[in-house]
Amino acid sequence: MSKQELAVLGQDDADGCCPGLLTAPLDEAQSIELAKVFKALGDPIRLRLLSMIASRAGGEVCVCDLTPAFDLSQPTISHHLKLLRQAGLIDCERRGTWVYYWLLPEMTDRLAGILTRPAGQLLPEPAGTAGDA
Amino acid sequence: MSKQELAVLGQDDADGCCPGLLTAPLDEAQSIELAKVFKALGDPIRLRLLSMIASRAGGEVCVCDLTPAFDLSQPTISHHLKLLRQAGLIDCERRGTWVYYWLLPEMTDRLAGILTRPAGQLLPEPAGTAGDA
DNA sequence: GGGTTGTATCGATGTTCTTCAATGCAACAT
DNA sequence: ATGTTGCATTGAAGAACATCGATACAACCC
Repeated sequence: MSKQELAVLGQDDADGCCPGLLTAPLDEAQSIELAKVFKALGDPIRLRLLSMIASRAGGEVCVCDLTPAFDLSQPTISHHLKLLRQAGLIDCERRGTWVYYWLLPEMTDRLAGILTRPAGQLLPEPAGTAGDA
Repeated sequence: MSKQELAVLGQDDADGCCPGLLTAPLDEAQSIELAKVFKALGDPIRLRLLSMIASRAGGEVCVCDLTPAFDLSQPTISHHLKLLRQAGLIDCERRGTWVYYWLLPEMTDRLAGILTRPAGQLLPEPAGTAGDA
């Protein structure tokens, strides 16, 4: 119950590090892999689970602390945790009776990099758009 | 700001700027708003559309350049563009016969910030996890 | 005006997702 | 061994989504 199939986005570094979403058109295979991760983040319950796990001081959270924080059944929480794990965002380990989850910061770092545009690449913003006013 | 209904995530700055996903548990309302944006990114077609728009030199793309790049019907592409626009990721304007889309970097910047953990906050990584090996 | 082209909207359809109750499995307690 | 507790898996029901063809609307051309 540990290392998942998170081969996701592994080839980015081979290209020279972080081709990014904003600098060049994504090819089809990359977009499929990346969409899986964003889809995992595209649910309010999973976002709250992830933030509860990531912001935990000790770096890990017992499922027994997560489940009662929601108005959902235990199998539903377990299902959402599984999706986050399959996306490579978290991992878990059983220790005795309890199972502990923790963040895999590699993935969130990679997403942050993908969403960050290179300095100096400011868009011309054709029409009356979002400057800052 | 612009002309959309992107009240999304607007209250973050009021709290002091970017509480982040990784530093404190997200409250329910924030998670719902944020999930809408990530859900918009959770589809390969929309990711490719966004990257084609964002990486365009002039800063904007004509729909007539986007549609033929996919093996999908024109209404389907139009639908995906609408979802990206409703998420606050892009905006558009009609100029004569054609419609042009461009990136709203405020939203991608905000997502990048949300996924970036404060420097120095390194997790203990309790067990033998997915380092690389 | 009438015809043509570019894009958005509408309805319908098949697929995927969220959720639950029921059940299974692992570890502990007695 | 037997019962109990914590968590995962299974199977099913309803909601949400992606996609299409048909159609509507906007702007241009003649």
